[in-house]
Amino acid sequence: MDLVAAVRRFNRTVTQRVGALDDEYMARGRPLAQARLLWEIGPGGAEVAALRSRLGLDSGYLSRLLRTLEGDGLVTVGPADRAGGDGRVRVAALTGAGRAEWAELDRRSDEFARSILAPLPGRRRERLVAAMAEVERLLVASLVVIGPCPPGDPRARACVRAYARDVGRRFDGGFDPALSSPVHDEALVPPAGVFLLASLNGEPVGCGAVKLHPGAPAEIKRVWVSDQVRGLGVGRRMLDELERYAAERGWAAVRLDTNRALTEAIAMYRSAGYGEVEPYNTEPYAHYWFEKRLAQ
Amino acid sequence: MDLVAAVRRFNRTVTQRVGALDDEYMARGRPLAQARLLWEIGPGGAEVAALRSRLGLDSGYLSRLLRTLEGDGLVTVGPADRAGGDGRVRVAALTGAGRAEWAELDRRSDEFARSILAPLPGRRRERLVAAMAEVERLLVASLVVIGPCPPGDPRARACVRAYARDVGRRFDGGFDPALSSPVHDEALVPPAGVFLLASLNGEPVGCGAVKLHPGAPAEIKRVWVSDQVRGLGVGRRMLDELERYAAERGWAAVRLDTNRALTEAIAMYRSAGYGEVEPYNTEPYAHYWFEKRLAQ
DNA sequence: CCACATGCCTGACTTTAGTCAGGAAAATCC
DNA sequence: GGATTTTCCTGACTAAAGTCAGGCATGTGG
Repeated sequence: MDLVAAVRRFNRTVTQRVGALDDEYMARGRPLAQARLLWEIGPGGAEVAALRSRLGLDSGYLSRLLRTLEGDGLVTVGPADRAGGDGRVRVAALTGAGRAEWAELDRRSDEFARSILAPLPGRRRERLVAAMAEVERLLVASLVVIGPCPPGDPRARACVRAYARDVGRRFDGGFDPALSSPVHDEALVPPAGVFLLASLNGEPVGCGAVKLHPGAPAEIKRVWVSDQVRGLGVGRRMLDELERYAAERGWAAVRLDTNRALTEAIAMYRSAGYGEVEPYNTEPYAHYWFEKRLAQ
Repeated sequence: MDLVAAVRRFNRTVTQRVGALDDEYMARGRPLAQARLLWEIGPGGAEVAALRSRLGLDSGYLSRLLRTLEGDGLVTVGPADRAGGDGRVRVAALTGAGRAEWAELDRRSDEFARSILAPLPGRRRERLVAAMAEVERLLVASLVVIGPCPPGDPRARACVRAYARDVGRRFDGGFDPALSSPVHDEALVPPAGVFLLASLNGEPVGCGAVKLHPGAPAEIKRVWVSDQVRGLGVGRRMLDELERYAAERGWAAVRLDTNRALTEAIAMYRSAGYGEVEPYNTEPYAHYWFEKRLAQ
C-alpha cells in the first residue's frame, strides 16, 4: 500500500534525523538522560512519581539520576510540602543554577527550531508549520490508547465530570446529574459491565461504559471525548471497543439513549449502524433511543 | 515567535515519541545499532565504507558490529568481487538467515506504519500522508549544508556532469561543454576562487562557483540544484554564499551570464538584486548578462 | 494493630554504545 | 621502488543506560 510507504519514509527521514539532531542540541555535553530529566522537572518542579511515568524510567535509575543532578547542585529533592499530603512522595525542584541550566536548554531548543525555519523563505515557513501542525494533530489519534479502568479511578472520575460539564453546556437548560438516571460504579465493573478510558500519554482524553443487563440488550453509557482529540475518530473507536466487549460476552445487541443537542454523536451512531427504536427507559434528558445488533 | 513554538511542539510530540516507538519496533530484542546496521546492509549488500558514512559510525565500532552479526550467522563480510576493484574494500552481504531477519524488520516497519494509519478514518489518512510529505519535503531544505569542496572531488565532478546534462536538455540544440568557455579547476581553488557543494546527508545535491578576477567583478559560474531539492531555496542560498565569499575578500560586484531557457534562474537573479548589463564576454550559450553590487 | 501495598532509595550488576591507538594489507604518489 | 595514504581490522578502554533485588519509611484496609 502506498500510504504505508509514505509513512515509512516520513519515519525514517523526519523522525529519525530530526529526532537525533534535537537530542544533540538538548544534551550539550551532559548525558542525554540527565538533560531530559532536568528539562522535565522544569522551573515549577515535579513529583518524582510523575517524572517516572512521564519519562518511563526505572525507579532505581531515576533515583540515581536525581542524585547526580543534586550532586551537581542543579536540583533539590525534598518532601512534598503541601499540608496533609502523602509523606512518601518527594518533589524535585530546580536550584538557581538548575533554573539557569533549564533556561539554557530552552534557549537551545528555540535555536534549533529557528535553524529549521531559517533556510526557508517566508511563505514556505508558514506552509511547513501548518503541515507540522496537521501531522501532529492526526498522529495524536494513533497515540490514544483505550483500555478498561475502574470507574472509581481519579482519571475515570475526571472524565465523568468533564462529560457532565460538556453536556451541561449543550443541553437546553443545562444538565443536573441528580435528575438523570444514576449509574452505579458496581454496574461498570466486570462481570456486570466495564468502564473504558481513552488516554493520551497517560492523560485521560475520553471514556465510555457498557452495562451488561442479563436477558436484555447491553447498554452503552457516558461516551465522551475531550476537545483535545475530537474529530480524530476516538469516539468511534470507543464505541467499537464497547460493542466488542458486549459481543465477546454473548450479548447480541447494544442500545443507548441520547439528547437531541448532541448532533455529531447522533450522526456517529447512525453511521456506526445504530437504528432508532422506541424509548426503553424514562431518562429525562433523552430524546432518541438507538439500538444495534451485534455480529456473532 | 509563534512559528518557533510550533516547530518545538512538533519536535517534542512527533519526533521524539514516534521516533522512540519506531526504534522499539526496529530493535526486537537485538541492540538497536545492530538492527540498524542489518537494515542498512539490505538484501543487496553494501560496502563497509558506505555503511560507515551512512550510519556515521566509528570504523572500529562498525567492524565489531559486523563481527557480531557474522557470529550470529546473519551476515558475511568478504572482499568486493568486482574484477579490478580496490582490494581493500570489503562488502557485507546478508546470509539466508540475515535476509529472513531483514524481511522481518521490513514487515515490522510496515506494521508500525499501518498502526499509525489504522485509527484514522479514510479521508484523514490521506490528509496525514499529504501533510507528512509536505513536512518531509520542506524539512529537507534545512538539512542541506553548503560548503567549499575541491573542484576535482568526485562529488563536485558529478554535480558538474549533472549540470551539463540538465542544461543540455533545456537549451535549444543541446549543450556541448567543448564550445562553452572552459573553466579550469585552478580558477576555482582559493585564493583564485572557490567551488561550493550543497549536500544532503552527504549526497551532493547542488553546486556553484565563483572566480575572483583581479581588478574586475567576481564571476559566478555553474550554479546548479538537483531536482531532488529544487524549489526549496537552495539555489538562492548558494548564490548568497558565493556573494558572501566574494564580498568578504573585498570584491564590490559579482556578475554572471545565463541562457534564455533558464527562466526560473533568471527570475531568481532578478529577485536577488541582479540587474542586466551589456555582454562582458563571448560565451556562445549566453543570452543575458547580470551584475550585482555587493554591500560593504 | 497487623498485614500488605506503595514510594523512594541504595548496592551490585549487565549490556550497549562509543572512543582511541595502533597494525596489516592494498593502493597511490612521487 | 620507497614513502605515504587508505581501508579495514583488533585490543583495550570508558561512559552511559538500564535492570534487579532488597530495604526503609509511610500509608491503607480489614
